[in-house]
Amino acid sequence: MPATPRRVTQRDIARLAGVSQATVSVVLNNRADADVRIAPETRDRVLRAIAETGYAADPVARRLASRFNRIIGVFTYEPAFPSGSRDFFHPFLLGIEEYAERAGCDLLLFTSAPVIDGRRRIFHQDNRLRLADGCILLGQEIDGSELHRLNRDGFPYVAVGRRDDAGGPVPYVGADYAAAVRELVHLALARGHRRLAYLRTDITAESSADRRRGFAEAATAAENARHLSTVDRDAETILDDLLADGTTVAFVEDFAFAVALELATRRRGLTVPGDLSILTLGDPTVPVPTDLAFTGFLIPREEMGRQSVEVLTGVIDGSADGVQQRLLPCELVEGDTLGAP
Amino acid sequence: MPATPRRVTQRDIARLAGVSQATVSVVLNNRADADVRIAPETRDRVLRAIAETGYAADPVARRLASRFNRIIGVFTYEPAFPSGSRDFFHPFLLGIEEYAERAGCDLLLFTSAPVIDGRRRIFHQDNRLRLADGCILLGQEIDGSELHRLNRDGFPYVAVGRRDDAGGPVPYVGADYAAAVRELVHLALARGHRRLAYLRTDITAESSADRRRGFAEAATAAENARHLSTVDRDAETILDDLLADGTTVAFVEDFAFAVALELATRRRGLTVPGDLSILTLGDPTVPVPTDLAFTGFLIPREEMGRQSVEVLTGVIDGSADGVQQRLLPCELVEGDTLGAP
DNA sequence: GTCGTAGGCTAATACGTATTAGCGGCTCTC
DNA sequence: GAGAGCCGCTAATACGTATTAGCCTACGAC
Repeated sequence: MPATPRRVTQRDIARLAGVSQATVSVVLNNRADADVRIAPETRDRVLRAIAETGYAADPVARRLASRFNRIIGVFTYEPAFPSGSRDFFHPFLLGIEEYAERAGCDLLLFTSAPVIDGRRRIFHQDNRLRLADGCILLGQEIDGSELHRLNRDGFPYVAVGRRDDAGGPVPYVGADYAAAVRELVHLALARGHRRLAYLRTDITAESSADRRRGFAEAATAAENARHLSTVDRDAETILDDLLADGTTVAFVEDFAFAVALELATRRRGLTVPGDLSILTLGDPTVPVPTDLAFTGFLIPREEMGRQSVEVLTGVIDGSADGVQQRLLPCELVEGDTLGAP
Repeated sequence: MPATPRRVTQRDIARLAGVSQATVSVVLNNRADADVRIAPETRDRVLRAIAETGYAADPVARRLASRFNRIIGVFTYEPAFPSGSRDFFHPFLLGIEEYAERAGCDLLLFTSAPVIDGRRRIFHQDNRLRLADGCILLGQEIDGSELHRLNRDGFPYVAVGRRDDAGGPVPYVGADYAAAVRELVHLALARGHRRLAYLRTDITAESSADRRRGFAEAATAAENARHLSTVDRDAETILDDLLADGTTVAFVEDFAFAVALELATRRRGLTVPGDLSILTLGDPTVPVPTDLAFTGFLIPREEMGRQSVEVLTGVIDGSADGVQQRLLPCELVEGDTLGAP
């Protein structure tokens, strides 16, 4: 078997066209500066040689020499498998891919990042971040120390989802959970609800904190607004708790728990929303089997993906000034699970 | 705003440790050859300097100097949007990502490839193929001329799905549709069916050709085995056709058409599989609304993804010899739509 | 004392491109 | 006819790493 023929380089083109390698580079990059000029017929000779050989510049060498590569790195924090969490990323990736295509960028998925102490790490011996011009961070919980490092190194990046400062403000494109939850609370109050409960998970990420803040801010007008943790408790006992307290509407962080709660309510001969209103705080990331249209809101995941690429490309080419932080509105879903108390 | 601090290079490490850049490189690559030896204490000094600075090698420079990059390119032929076809790729990507992670490779999605004449092109002015060590081709119809070019250039690649020769044999990991369809035909014959019909689409890809070949090969034992095109015809007229001819079992290429055909049958007061057996030739790529469990087979998409990476890495590092062509078996689905004639 | 040898390291170069200083020749000006 | 200015191009260098030929020292053998 013959060794792979050495690939065509600018030197080869130069030889063919009877010019220097520098000239080839200049022609390729269409430089029309005043300080480097190429006669039309020379340019033609070069272009003809390029066409003949099917030459295409080596993107690696190009990147080494100049600054940019038109590659956007995508780093997914949670391990992509089992496939449940893969679906979590899917809508984001859809948006990311769409905008990347429009922007003429390739996407580099950092699947090689090793899992250390149960989570993926960007920074490790032999990290390959610099293959990309910048990078998009996906994941519910993102390690603050890695954000610190990114900030320190001045590496362009954008987080999908709001992030607290980490050695400086963090550029992000997130969803405005606080506003969405506030709206839901106002809706419930308008319907006459006065005794509310917020059913929380043990997630400490900003996304959850924002929802809780939104609830706390808007629920001041209520007669009673409690936080209940659903961790290690089943729907039955939570339901007992709610009924005992006269709660008429539950704001449920975990979509699957909302489904379970509705089921428990029905099993007890009660109805939703007749006896209890149940609101969800974002569409589920994994398919949850239910026929019910829950009242709640939708997270604009695709749009977050799109805009994260938009922001990142702006940061990379320097056209964006200041730290970019965007919160996109969530879309309210009317649904069937909010009634009168 | 201060310009980004120049990144740490091997030269910096060398200065810190009081050695030459070459020594740093040698230490980094853990070379224990006889012709390059480093004293333990020198090695330690270097490693300490690396740890202090958090140095990580620039993958771009590394790629330029040596040969490999541990990047696997992924090229999706059909435009990824609208999202229908995106879902088509999802199971493949799942498998690809899984194996790439295991192999310590990153994935590069060539989203920048331009669409020319309605389809994406690998080769174009400024193609960026060489960013990757090799590449995986996804798509129902892959342009033969591009395969030619890949073969000619000796660029490592693997197609997902069997491909006809293109200036030489094409490495692939496909599904054995011919065998799966043959099995289905045998199943039908064993049940007593003698008048079969194959309902084809207008797809000319190898995947469809293989199914048709499988049908033709196994159906020789039948009394009557016809091919019918479903293009531009609705389920009603096709059903007329089938019944008029005494056909008792239909092999349907297009899953959605199978659903429509079943519906049409039922509407006419007939039953499946009582009056007509309907077999599908692969699980649908887009979600099709039906409660029915069709008899047919499953395409091992995830496994195809996994093995394509396995094959490709073998080709790249030279451990695979000869052209790699693999056909994976499909899993038969018993289902409820095959009965006695 | 001379030669051989092995260990430990470095200088030099290659990879393929982008960039820039500057060279030689020409025309124009007065 | 000498300087100024422009045109068209090239030589040289940088980017950060991997590789290899070979240098220097020390040590042992005879």
